[in-house]
Amino acid sequence: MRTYIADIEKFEDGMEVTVQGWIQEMRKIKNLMFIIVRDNTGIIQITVKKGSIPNYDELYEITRESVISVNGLLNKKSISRSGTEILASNIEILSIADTPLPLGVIDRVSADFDTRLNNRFLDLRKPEHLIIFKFESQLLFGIREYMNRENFIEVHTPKIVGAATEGGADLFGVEYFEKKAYLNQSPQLYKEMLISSGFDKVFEVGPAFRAEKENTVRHLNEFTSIDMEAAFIDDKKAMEYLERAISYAVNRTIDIMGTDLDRLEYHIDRLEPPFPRITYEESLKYLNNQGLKLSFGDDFSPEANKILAQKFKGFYFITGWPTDMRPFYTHPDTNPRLTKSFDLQLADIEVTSGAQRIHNYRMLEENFMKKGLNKNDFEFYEKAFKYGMPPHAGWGLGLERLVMNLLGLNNVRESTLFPRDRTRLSP
RNA sequence: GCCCCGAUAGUGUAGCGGCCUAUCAUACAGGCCUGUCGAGCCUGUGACACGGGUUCAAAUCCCGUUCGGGGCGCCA
Repeated sequence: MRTYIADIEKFEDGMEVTVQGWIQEMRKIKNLMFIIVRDNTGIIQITVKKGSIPNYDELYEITRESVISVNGLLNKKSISRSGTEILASNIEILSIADTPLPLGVIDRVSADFDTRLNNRFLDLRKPEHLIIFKFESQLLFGIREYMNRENFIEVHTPKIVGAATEGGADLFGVEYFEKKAYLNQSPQLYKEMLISSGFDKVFEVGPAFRAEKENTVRHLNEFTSIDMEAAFIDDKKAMEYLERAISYAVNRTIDIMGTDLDRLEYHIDRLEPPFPRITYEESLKYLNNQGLKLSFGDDFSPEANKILAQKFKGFYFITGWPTDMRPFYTHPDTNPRLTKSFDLQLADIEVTSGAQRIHNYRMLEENFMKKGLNKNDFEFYEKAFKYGMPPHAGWGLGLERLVMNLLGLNNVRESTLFPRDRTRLSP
């Protein structure tokens, strides 16, 4: 039976174990060799003496990153660095790696990010990269757990849609038999329709596509969006759900894998809601006091966001964005120039955008006009507002951006397995 | 879309008109070695993105192409 390398510490000296994994490293001294085997949980030294296994000579010639299955006795009094080794009695070669590797897994030379992405399967063998996705998995599990406890229904809405909706963002066109279709930029309209359906609280985790020709370290053309929408709540309540979901998920993940994260130099702090809040207009005033020249209606440049990040550290909300800066479905505040909207920032990056939504049919129609949208494109959506739509609010959270910033990564592609950006379509 | 920058062995780099038959590291191949742990030592293989031009001479200068990086705009 296979044992994961991390579990070996629980075993007693002299026990028989089987580990399976990749040959990370070999040190060969003619009649003796040391093989460092790696699996998804760790590494261990395998000690092989000539004569101790039948296929010694064959194994002596094997290449790094080949896959083997090792059976042997545990020696916990080894002089190896970890103090533990397996004295192999049988080693089965399962797969032989070609040489040279297009990218060294443990080589003492760096590789360009482009080279790493071109050979992502090898790049992800590095524990410091693998753990980003273990982290993401745990984080998402925590968010799901929180949402479930709050009685949200997880849903799946179409990613192929018929109309280029929402205005603003460019969409990717696709051929859909004899019709023109698009890859959806967000589940926004569908979430809202489900609110009309009486689902009450919905959330979705899925891909979102944006055909924007960006070339930055924080944009992708395909990313994972965690979207939520709930009936009979306002923007304030939506913010509460958000900060609680994130705090719960982060704290839970630290409990589960905090020591692993620390060991690989990812340092992350526990969170305590509520997160600080600042209004758009207050931010504007603050930024102008810091020497910027921003007027009402201006978006915050990366420079502005960095200044705000210094003030707040960690997470903070910017609330009350101007109407002109928000999509047509955003609910206005009592001051019609402002909306009941918010962004959640982590360091200098926006990770969530949310708001209370318009639920009044007439108001929605007016907004199509104001934003220069063709209401015919939205008929399927608008209909859901005509026959009983409760007030509602929600948000969309960018998973890769969240992970990127929590772990202090410098590029959103680092927290994306196979990123799709302006030029990259493979692997 | 705009603006900068870059491309040299598998990987990462040095070189920036003649000293380049191109540096170093790492990887790879071969050899020596019974306890290594960034093992060590010896030997070897391996590269100037592509196409034009300038020049007596181009990895080096100029133009174009392709590919890539970063910033801005915009956004999650």
